[in-house]
Amino acid sequence: MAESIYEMKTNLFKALAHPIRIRILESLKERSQCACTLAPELGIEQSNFSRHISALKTAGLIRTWKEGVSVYFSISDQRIFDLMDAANEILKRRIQSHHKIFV
Amino acid sequence: MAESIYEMKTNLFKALAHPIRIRILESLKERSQCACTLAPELGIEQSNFSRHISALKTAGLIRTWKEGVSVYFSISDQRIFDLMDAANEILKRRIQSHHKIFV
DNA sequence: TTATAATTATGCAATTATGAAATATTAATC
DNA sequence: GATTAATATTTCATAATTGCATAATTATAA
Repeated sequence: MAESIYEMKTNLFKALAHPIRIRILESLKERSQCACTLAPELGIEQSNFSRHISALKTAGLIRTWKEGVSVYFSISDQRIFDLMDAANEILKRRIQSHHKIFV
Repeated sequence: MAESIYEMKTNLFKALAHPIRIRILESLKERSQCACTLAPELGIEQSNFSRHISALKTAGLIRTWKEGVSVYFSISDQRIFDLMDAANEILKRRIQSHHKIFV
């Protein structure tokens, strides 16, 4: 334990540093979702999906609960999108200054 | 090339996902610095420092230039601290809710 | 100009971390 | 107990980090 603030930040950024995990978070931004709808949307292996979910959970970014056989996910702190928005803004400017189109 | 927006975000977060690199960025927040002052402050191998610098440069987060034998660094886009601040806020709340002290 | 000192970058090897696929296990419902 | 949904584990491949030695660059001394 006894994690430094630098290590905490590092772990937060590590949790965000994967395209699948970013897509999961963005997908959960609007509404909570079940693995049954979220996993197919991403088009990846189940085991792979499960690993990324557990990484996000470990990082404290999502909450999970069960409803029957299904597991649902939701964002645990909406402030993560302040961070995402800041990232978007940085990249948007960067792309604009290279005269590309921001999708 | 043809990097997706997800990959761009991933690369940005990867660049931030290391305690040394976070410390470098925070140290450069206030003022540009020379390797001669920044490296000793971190207490790591010179080659290791050089590699983290080059990672930050590749990620477009810092600019470097030479003055004599010394290399200087500065933040290339101050908006990176909007992102850092968002991370700080998230962690601060998290720590507070665990009744710990935020240093 | 050449030598040398100071500073930063790079090549290489060892170690550790991360990611993906396949398989096994757990939990809930029928 | 059988079925279905999700998670955990194992294995393998690849990427990231680090230290040491060395190369490259620039400034200054001789």
